[in-house]
Amino acid sequence: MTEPTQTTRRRPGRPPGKRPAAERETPYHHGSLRVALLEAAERILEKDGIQGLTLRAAAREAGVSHAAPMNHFGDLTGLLSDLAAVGFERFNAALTSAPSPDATPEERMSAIGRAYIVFARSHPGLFLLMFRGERLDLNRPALHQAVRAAFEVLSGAVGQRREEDIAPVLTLPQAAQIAASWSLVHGFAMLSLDGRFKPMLAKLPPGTDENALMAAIFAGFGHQGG
Amino acid sequence: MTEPTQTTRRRPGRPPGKRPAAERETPYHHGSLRVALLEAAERILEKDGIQGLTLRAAAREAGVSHAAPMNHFGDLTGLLSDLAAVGFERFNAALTSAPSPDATPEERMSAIGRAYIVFARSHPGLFLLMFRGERLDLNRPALHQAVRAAFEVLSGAVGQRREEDIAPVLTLPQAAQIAASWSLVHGFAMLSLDGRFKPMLAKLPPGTDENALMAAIFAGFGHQGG
DNA sequence: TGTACATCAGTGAACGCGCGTTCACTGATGTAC
DNA sequence: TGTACATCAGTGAACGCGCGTTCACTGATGTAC
Repeated sequence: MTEPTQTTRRRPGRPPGKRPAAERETPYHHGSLRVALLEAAERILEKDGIQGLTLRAAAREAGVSHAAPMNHFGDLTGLLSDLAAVGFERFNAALTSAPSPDATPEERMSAIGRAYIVFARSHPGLFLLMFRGERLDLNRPALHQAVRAAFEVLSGAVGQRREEDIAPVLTLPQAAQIAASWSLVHGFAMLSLDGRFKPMLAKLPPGTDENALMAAIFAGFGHQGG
Repeated sequence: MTEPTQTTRRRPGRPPGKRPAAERETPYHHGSLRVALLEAAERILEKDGIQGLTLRAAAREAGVSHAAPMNHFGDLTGLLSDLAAVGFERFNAALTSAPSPDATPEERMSAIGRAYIVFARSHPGLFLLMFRGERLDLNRPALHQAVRAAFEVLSGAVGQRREEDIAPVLTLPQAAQIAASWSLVHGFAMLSLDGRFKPMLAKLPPGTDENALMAAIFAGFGHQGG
C-alpha cells in the first residue's frame, strides 16, 4: 500500500562505511543510492534522451545491480517522476532567482521568461522529461507539489501585482494573459530544442543564433505593440 | 543504395485481386500496403501514443506479417518519418485553407493560429510525432519538403505582406515576429496537449476550457497591446 | 496469343537483445532487552 | 556493554516478453520474345 518512495529518512548523517574503506572496495550498502540513481538517471537523460533512460540503464550508470533501483522507486514511472520533481525544484529556483530584487514588473517578467528558456536549453533532457506528462505520474506528491509551485511562480510573474500571487480565483483575461506569456516562452523553448528555427536562422545574417532571436523577441515586447 | 521508399508507382489503377475475391480471402499481395500501413500506424499513434508505435505493431494493425513493413519503410525511423510527412502535408492544408480569401492580414494570421492549435488538439499523436524531431529523419526528402512548406505557410501568415512570402532574406525584427507568433501557438498547443492548463482552468468559472482560453488569447491580441 | 523468366511483395521461422519483474539470498544496520 | 533479532538494501540468477532484423521461401505480377 504505502509506496516505496521514502523521502529523506536515510541513514542520518552517517557516512557510508564506518569501517575503513580500504577493507572493502565497494560496501554492500551504498549509503545514498537514491540520490546516486537520480544523478545517474539525469546523466543518461542528457546523453541519450528519454529513450535511453531505463531502470537497468540507471542501475548500470550508478554501478549497482539492476534490481536495486526498485527498492527506491518501485518502477520506471517512479524514477522518471522523482527525477522530474527534482527538475521542477531546480527550475523553480532558477525562475525565482532570475529577476533582481528591485526590478520593475516588466523587467521581472522578462527576466523570468529568459530564465525559462535558458533552463530548457541548458538541461534539454530534463526539461523535456518535465513537460512530457505521458511518462510521469503527476499524482506523486513530490512531483505534484513541484509542478504546482512552478505554476505559481509563472502566474505571479505575469500577474504583475504581488497581491494576486496567491489569488484563488482568476478572471478570463488574467488567465489568457498568463497562458499567452507561458505559451510564448514554452513554445520558443520547445521549438528551439527541436531545432525548428534552423531554417529561419539561415535567412538571417550569418552567426545569428537562437539567443539573438530570443533577445530580439524580448526586446520587441519592451516598446512595441504590434 | 537507393532507399526502398518508392513514392507512388504502385500498381497503377489495378484493384487488388483481379481474380474473384471469393476465391481467396486475403490475396498474397496486398496491393496498397504502404498506404494501409501508414493508416494503421496513425491509428496506433492516436490510441497508444508514440510509445506503442513499432514496426511489428503497425504490421499487426494492418493484418500483415511482421516483416512486411520493411519492404516499404526500411526501418522504424522510415515509417515514423513518412507518417510525419503525411502529417505535415495535412497540417499545411489545414493552415492554408483556414483563412477566408477576403480576410484582412490580422484575421488571416488569427485564423491560421487557431487552425494550428485545432490541428494539434484534433490529432495529438500525429502532432507530437511531427514536432519531436528525435525519432525522425529530417533528411528524408518527403519529410524535409513538408516541413519546409509548413515554415513557409507560417512565416507567410505573420509577414502580412504577400511579396515577402518567399523572401530569401529576413531582418532580425521580422524573424523575431515570426518566431514569437509561432512560439505562442506552438506553446499553447503543447501545454494544452499535456494538460498543463488544468490547474489554471480550475481557478476560472466552471466549464471554462482550453477553447475558451484560446479564444480569449486571440481576442486579446485584437485590440489590446499590453 | 502464348511462354519463359526476372522482379517484387509478403510469409513464417529463427536469432539475439534489452527490458521489467520475481525470487531466494546475503551483508549490514538499528533496536530491544 | 553485550547479545539476539527484525528490518532493510543490494545481489545475481532466472523468467517471459516484444522488439528489430535476417533468411530462405513462395505467390503474384510485369515484361521480353
